[in-house]
Amino acid sequence: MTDTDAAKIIQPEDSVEDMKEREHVKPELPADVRVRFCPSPTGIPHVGMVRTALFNWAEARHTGGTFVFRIEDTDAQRDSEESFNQIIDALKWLGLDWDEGIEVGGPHGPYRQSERGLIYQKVAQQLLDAGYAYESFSTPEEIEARNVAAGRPKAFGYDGYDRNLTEEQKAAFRAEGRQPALRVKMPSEDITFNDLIRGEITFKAGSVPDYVIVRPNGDPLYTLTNPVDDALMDINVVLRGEDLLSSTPRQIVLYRYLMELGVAKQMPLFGHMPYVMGQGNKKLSKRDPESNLFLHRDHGFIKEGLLNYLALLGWSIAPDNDIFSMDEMVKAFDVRDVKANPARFDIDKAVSINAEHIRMLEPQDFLNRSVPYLFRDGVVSAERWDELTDRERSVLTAAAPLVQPRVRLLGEVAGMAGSLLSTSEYIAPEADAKKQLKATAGEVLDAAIAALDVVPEAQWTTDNLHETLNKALIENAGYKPRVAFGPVRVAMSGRRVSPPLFESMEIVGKPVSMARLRNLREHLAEIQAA
RNA sequence: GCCCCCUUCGUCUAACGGUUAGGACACCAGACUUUCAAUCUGACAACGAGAGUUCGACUCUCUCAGGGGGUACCA
Repeated sequence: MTDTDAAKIIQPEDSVEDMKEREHVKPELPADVRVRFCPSPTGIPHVGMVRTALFNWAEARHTGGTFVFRIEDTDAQRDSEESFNQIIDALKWLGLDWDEGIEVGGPHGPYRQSERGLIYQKVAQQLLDAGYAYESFSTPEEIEARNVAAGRPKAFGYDGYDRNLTEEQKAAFRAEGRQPALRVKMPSEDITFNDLIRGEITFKAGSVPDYVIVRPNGDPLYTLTNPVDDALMDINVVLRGEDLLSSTPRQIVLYRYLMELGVAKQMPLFGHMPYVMGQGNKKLSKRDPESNLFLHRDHGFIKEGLLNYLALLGWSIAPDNDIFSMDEMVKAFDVRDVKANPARFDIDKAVSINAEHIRMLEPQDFLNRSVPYLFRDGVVSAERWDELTDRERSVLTAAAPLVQPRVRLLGEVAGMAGSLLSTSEYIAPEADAKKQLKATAGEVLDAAIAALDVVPEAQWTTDNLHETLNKALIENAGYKPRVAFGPVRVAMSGRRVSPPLFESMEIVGKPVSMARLRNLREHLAEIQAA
């Protein structure tokens, strides 16, 4: 055998080695992926939260796994029923359906943490009995005071003071009327895990203090409820925001204890998704309007567009394509391809992508979805297509191809189609439309009116109107198209930007068109003077 | 202070050691056009810095710098 022969034979082996090398960097996914989305119902759903839900959902759908939806409402101070309902509304609007959890139920319910108090109580007791957790009587003030006294930084964290309290000491504290919080013992060893997005991460021994899992009043904390529920719900892949990265070592330790106790079957895989940033280098905060999901919906984002854009924050489907459907995303998505660095939420790009998706809508679908916005803006009589008048439906059907490519958000449809739907005989020009009314506007309108007046209603069509006005204004009167059609457009729409002119005139019809032209002519002097 | 993460055009990203570092948004210019869009063409624009490994580094290693997060009886 020659060397070249050997090389040929070895080649496939090599690529397998390469594959193994790569898989070694990022962990292998379990066969039956179980992911979850577990928001706290505090405030209006924000885009970062939706991105988290989306990636979890996509991972479940891609692998054929299970998407669990649970609510973490253990903080009675901040949680609200309103927010709870909004989150459900958000997921449903976006079509991020779940297999198990809120509303749909499942074998591991209930799926609201506020209804799982007994479970946490029991696990906490087991942890205490096994010596994995201990009673801690120190108040935050006392801990800080001790740190300051010992010359440690204020933010040093808990010092382990109560770790080995004797029964007598505990009794003494109780005699003072104090109730203990429960803290988990952190081992003094490095904690390493293999993040699905970031690769291997190690937290140094001693860098994570013993932490509270149950308040003195008995309330369980996120630090307990989240891992316990993940364990009980057999979650094997935890995909969450980067903000929880530093709590992972605590969770891993608790998980080890839960496995010892038989509460958890396995250690889940973790993947920490990058932050969604706002302006500057700030994390997009809940107060930032750009983070407000419903605001985007109000502006007329369609779910396809918003989801597509959000998916682009940390992930890409192909080197040369940004536009894709959720079906395509599900086919291609692998959380291990998600980038680790924070992404800026760029509303311009989001809007642009939304525009692409709007253009891809079937015209009737586009109309159906636009109607609620048109109703909101007072342009049509009902908020559902079926409830519109015949005239509204026929005008909109004719207008759809003119309007659809011209809007980027559904909220813009009213402005674009309003003058077509309206039967009013005069539309006052908007400020930036007045610039179209030059000194010649009067003559132009006179010429247009004269030429159009003789066009029979039966011949009031786009082609005829184009030909008529072209002949009258351009060929005969010698105006430049811009000068000629500007005033006519303003008369018809009141705007500088509008759907195509002749089509608009046909849709509106001769009587209204003529009235608008004549009325603008009448008001022209005062408008120009103003 | 300590711990952890991140670093390619202004922004989002592509690149499994060898490319003129690709695409998208934005911006600019042009074509088309009755306006505006859409569409098409083109232009502008990036590997944080320094060492190392290598014939060869955006890619691997280390150091530094910068940015971000955590250090709660919030999640």
